[in-house]
Amino acid sequence: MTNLQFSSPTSTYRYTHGDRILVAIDCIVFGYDENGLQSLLVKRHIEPGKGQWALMGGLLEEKETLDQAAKRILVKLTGMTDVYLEELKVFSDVTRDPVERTISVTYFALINIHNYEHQITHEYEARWFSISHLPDLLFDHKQMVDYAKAKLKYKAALHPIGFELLPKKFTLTQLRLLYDAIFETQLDKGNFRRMILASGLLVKLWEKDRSSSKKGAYFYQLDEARYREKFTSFLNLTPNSKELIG
Amino acid sequence: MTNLQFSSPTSTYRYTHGDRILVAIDCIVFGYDENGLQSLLVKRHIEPGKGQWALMGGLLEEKETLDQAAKRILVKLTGMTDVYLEELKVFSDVTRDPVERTISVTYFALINIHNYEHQITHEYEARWFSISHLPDLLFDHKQMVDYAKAKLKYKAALHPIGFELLPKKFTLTQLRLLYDAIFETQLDKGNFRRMILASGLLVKLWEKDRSSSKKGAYFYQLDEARYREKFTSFLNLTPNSKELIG
DNA sequence: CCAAAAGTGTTGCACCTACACCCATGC
DNA sequence: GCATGGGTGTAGGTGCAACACTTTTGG
Repeated sequence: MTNLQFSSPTSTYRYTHGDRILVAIDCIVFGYDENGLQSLLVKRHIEPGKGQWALMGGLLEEKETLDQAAKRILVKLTGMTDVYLEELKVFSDVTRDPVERTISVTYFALINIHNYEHQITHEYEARWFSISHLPDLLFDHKQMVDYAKAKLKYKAALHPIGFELLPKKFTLTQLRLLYDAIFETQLDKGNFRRMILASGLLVKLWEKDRSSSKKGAYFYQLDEARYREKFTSFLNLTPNSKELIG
Repeated sequence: MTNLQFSSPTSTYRYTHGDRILVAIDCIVFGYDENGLQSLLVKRHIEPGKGQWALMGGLLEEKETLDQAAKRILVKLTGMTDVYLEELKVFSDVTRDPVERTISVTYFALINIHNYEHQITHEYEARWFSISHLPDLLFDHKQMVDYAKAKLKYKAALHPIGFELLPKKFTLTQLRLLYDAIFETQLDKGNFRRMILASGLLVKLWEKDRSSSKKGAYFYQLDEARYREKFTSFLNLTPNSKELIG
């Protein structure tokens, strides 16, 4: 720790020590479609690691909070506002960034791929990758994704965040397949249905999706009021979930 | 954001931007004794806020990770190693520290008061306060404590972290009273007993505590192997816990 | 009429709650 | 022997897993 490097007569008050440590934000963006859970990655356009796939990130600026920075970064990449966003963990290995000491505050975001597929900025060469087949990633970004996957699993078991990954209207089968993807299980049709309806979170729309069956499946949507009300409750949205990391 | 302030010819590579933002660590230390849940606070010895009660904290240094920094800070305060320590959340309001832009990574720690009461360094004027009667705190430290309380409640409902607050040997009544304190409930004696024994986490010691009853209550201790094995499992350690924030 | 997906019914088991009841012992 | 906290028993209820069953409709 150096006391000299930053002691400057131009600023009235300063802590006499405090090393230059940069604060970065990296976002693990999850999406979901027919191909399962996906993660949005961008091609890094500066050295070192230029050309490698990486999480979308940036540096924290002087006049913003971390939440604001994470939002700013996501808007830049996807153009979307109003995304589920949650702080995950800080990665602070001393050598994680070879250029200079940088800690990274990770956020995870959940979005519905189809809502935004046309908006994703091409400037950054963003692409969706199946989370089970990720390419090599920059620095410690693989660790970050792994941590985020575990956290998603954990959180989705207890809180109704899965809906963030689906379109506004969805069938119960679509919802069940999403949970199957998150938990890597095969949930029972009937039991899942009863469980999720009993939660009171869904409103039945008297409109059917006939794209996947002849009989047609009713669409449902979130009851927003109930959703907010129940968000912090324990829901046990998955059976047999006794081995989740968190 | 300034590009000039830190661009220096002495370092080979640097990101061309990156504001001076300090990274602090603040620790919410929970303890437990006959008087309930307590939090360890210190008197701040520098301006601004000199003399106010505050969380134990410090700045992140160049050659350490955040986990290492949190441990370093705790050792300085309490002399103790081997403490349960977990990253909580980053507080990053732009004006949270009036001196200069500082984000604070909070950690929460669980310790058994009696194990350490003689070790706590007097240098910092550390004192235990009941979490229900905290004094005014520095900056946003009150928010940090509140957040930590909610997290403790949440986490303790699902994972066996409560033991970190008790001595090695404890009776089931002591353990139940601890959970009563954490959850602000009154758990049923018989049911709690069966639930916790069924978890397989405890080993009965054939030794009685006669300090609180004539019959005497057997001491138990954690089965360390089982504890590690089950730490990441869902345990539902509390009944009726449907309204926890996390 | 048949395949395929949506949606319903049912049964048994495991667990949990509430509360009553014994047990050991110091005074 | 009785008060006190430790510890056990149990009946009723709830919820859930498993899996069989019915419904709808396009081809």
